[in-house]
Amino acid sequence: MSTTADSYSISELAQEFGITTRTIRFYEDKGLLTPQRRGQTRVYTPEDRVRLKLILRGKRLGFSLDESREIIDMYDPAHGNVDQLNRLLDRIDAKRQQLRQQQRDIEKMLAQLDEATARTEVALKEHND
Amino acid sequence: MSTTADSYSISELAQEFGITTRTIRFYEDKGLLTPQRRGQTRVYTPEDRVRLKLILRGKRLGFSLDESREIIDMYDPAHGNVDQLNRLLDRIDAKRQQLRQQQRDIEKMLAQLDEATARTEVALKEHND
DNA sequence: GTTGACGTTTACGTTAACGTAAACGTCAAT
DNA sequence: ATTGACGTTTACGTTAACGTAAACGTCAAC
Repeated sequence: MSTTADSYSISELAQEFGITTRTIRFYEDKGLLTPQRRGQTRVYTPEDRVRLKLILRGKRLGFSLDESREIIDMYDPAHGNVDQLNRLLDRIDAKRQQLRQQQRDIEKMLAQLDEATARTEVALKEHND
Repeated sequence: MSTTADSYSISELAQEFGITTRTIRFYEDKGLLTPQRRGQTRVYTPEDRVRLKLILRGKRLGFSLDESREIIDMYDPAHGNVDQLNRLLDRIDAKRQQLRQQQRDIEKMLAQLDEATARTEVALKEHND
């Protein structure tokens, strides 16, 4: 008895991730998802679900759908000649650099927020006079 | 002899940050920057430059201009009554949560990229047969 | 005196990522 | 047999964040 469902409806996914079915269909339109069909109805596999998860993760990081697609494609079976594989390695590295930059940006912003909190708390204390 | 300029032209800032003057004027239109004028020409102070820096940092993290504005406003002199200050603390905390989520997302993506690199290198080795 | 580099305003155009609505099919429940 | 929950397609609308172009002013340089 496994706890992993092996298929999902569009509304199940929509609810789980807090998005609309319109959004999911839109992602399909853009080629980010390719669910199967039971008749006319879309049926999503666990792999589809993972891809959706990756897309939304990208979104939270401010990635465009094209960027998310690129990242997802990086993960799947490496296809192509030596030249293409090397270019892939370069693109992966570029993304790594970008993510590291984001890490630095977050650190600075968090520090900034700490200062903001401190200032605000001071202002609050001054209200007690 | 200080190395800190005390004013910048619009094209200086544009070049330094790799954006267009159109973008800078757009930010002003949206109320994110309020440079002074020498006649009709915009003159930017170091503070303006910092604000611009913060905006672009936000951009790299996928923040909208409104979100960046909010963050910037969090930093400046706390104005308002106790109620407003408390709501400010809440908003600061919410941003902190969001940034922490982004940190987690980045960690996972970096791990994913490491896997991708490994897979690709394997595929490259297999080309040497 | 005109060319070039820089600045300005005004305004229409563009792209991404959906929202929203219409019009319809399907199937279980009342 | 109709209501309701779910699914579908098609298509027009919307917002953010600029790009692009036109039309103009200013000032130093040739």
